[in-house]
Amino acid sequence: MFYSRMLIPTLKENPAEAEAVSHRLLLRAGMIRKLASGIYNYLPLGLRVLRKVERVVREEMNRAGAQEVLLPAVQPAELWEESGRWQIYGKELLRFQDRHGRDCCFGPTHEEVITDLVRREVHSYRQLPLNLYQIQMKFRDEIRPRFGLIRGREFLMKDGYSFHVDEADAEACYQAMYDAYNRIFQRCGLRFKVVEADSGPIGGSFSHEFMVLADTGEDLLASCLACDYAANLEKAEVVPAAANPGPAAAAAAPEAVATPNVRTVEEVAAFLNVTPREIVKTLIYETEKEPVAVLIRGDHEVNEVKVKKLLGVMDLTLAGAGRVRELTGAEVGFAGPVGLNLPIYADQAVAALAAAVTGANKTDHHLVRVNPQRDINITQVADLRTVTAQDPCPHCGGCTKILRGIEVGHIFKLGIKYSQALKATFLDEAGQEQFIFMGCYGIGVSRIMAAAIEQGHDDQGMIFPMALAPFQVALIPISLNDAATREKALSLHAAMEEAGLEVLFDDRDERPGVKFKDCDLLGIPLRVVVGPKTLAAGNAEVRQRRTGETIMAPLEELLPYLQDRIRQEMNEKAEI
RNA sequence: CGGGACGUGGCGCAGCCUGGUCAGCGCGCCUGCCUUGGGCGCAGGAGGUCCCCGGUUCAAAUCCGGGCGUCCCGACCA
Repeated sequence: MFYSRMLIPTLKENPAEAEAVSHRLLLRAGMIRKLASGIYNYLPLGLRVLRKVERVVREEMNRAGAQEVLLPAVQPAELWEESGRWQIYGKELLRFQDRHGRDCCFGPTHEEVITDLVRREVHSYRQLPLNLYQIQMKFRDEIRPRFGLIRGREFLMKDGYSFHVDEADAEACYQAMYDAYNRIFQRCGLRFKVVEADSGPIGGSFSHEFMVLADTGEDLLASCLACDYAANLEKAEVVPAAANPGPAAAAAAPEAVATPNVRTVEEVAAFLNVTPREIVKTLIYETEKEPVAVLIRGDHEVNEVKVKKLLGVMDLTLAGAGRVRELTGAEVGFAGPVGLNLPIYADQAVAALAAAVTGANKTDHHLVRVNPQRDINITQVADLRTVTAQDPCPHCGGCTKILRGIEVGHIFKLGIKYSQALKATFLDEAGQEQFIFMGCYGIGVSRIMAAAIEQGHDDQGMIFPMALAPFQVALIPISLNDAATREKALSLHAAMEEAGLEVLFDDRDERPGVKFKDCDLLGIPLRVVVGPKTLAAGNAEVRQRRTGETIMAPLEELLPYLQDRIRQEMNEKAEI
């Protein structure tokens, strides 16, 4: 491929709008351009990378026995009403009407469509199992699109759905997808971690996320240093402290003390000369059902995902100052659980306290010596806080650390949630009608492209693994005006293409420095430079983008050498 | 939707506070010469409704009001 004929509008300077490395470099390398917030054009070079990711995904999905389909991007509202999600999906679902005034949406995911397809076509256990996937643009009207391709509104996703006669078969498929995903991310050269995850609004019983480790990641995960336990922080369980003091023996009754204008945990701790772990935060939440109070120790953070799950609610928002006053009789900062007439959910660490400080439900006052078990009318004690790096691993008790990651894959066991809603059934061997068991498996294809750059770059530009690079080899002639060099370079280029190498021939009338800079920026793994001097000696220079290692290869050995390197690097895995 | 920042040739920015030769700089682009191993040099040139609408004023990129858009920090997710 001739560089001069491709649209590769590289930028010398960083675009002001890009913060994240991958976003910056994708723009600078001329791979993407923004059309609107969270919506991007893929230029030729960017599309090549995207196609490489797709290719890996396709090969592994097919190998695992899945079949590719292509479902519509635009979906009728009826299906979503049938599953109940037209109501609950919220503003993220892009809704519109066609010319007849029929409600439609742009698909953010395809459970309804695929289930509808399968319920029409599958009627017998003999037709199961079935594993179908597609690679397609999704649209989710994200609250805040961010970091270029990492959180776009329109993005390329591989979504797969499997259908089974029973749970055991669904589980086997889940495992097969788990394995396929591991292979996919390995082949993409990513350093990643598989974590236990919350299944979220897509629903289902349990799930795993595949996280690419990166400091810029939006997700936090807890990872055990000793065993292979890892979980999304939203999900990571807290093991209750071993010793539970229970009701303290004959401690004195709670007492109100004046704490004028002392609201935050830090202020209370300083004012009363206690540590944050002796303080109980009382958080008043509104839900779509009733308001509730959640009790968390002063040095801990609530985990709203856990609270939502416990309460079985979709909406959970901290009550505003006015509501807090209404419900507790005090200003924000002085709410307390003693005598509070709301359902009270206490974190297990709160229940274990013997004498705590809480708000007094009276402005400018707190209670001391509160014994939660004795003094608070607790509705339920549960694990409601977010783990910290100090918490032990729930599996082996080992030490944990908190890491950042970019979610690139998510697999769910759906059970019969959708088959039930959409009445997707089959007849079993006994002629009995049964709901189909389902699984669902997603991969953020465009996100992988960005994640690979987050992990693979230096101050000169991108560093792609061979499997994802837009080209395998860059061929740079030094003095194209020199007829002999020109001729030799052209024939070398032709020979490389003939040999099946993906080569980008920089035939531009530019100085060498410009070509080197662009070549580094684009992240092409191998660079071959030929000039009058090297050619006269019968050599070409080969440089590896990743290591900078440079060798001189005799021209007659060049092709086999390159082919060998490419073969080798295609199979390399990132070190985790 | 809360909090912060921003909007000036294709890109990065200055000018705005203190209205008036301020429409300017660097990069990129075009032409010519020169140069050819890390974004070279010289000369000439093209290109802008200063985000939009309204107001104040003799006069607005600059001050005021209202929109729109973008980015960053928090609640959503591949």
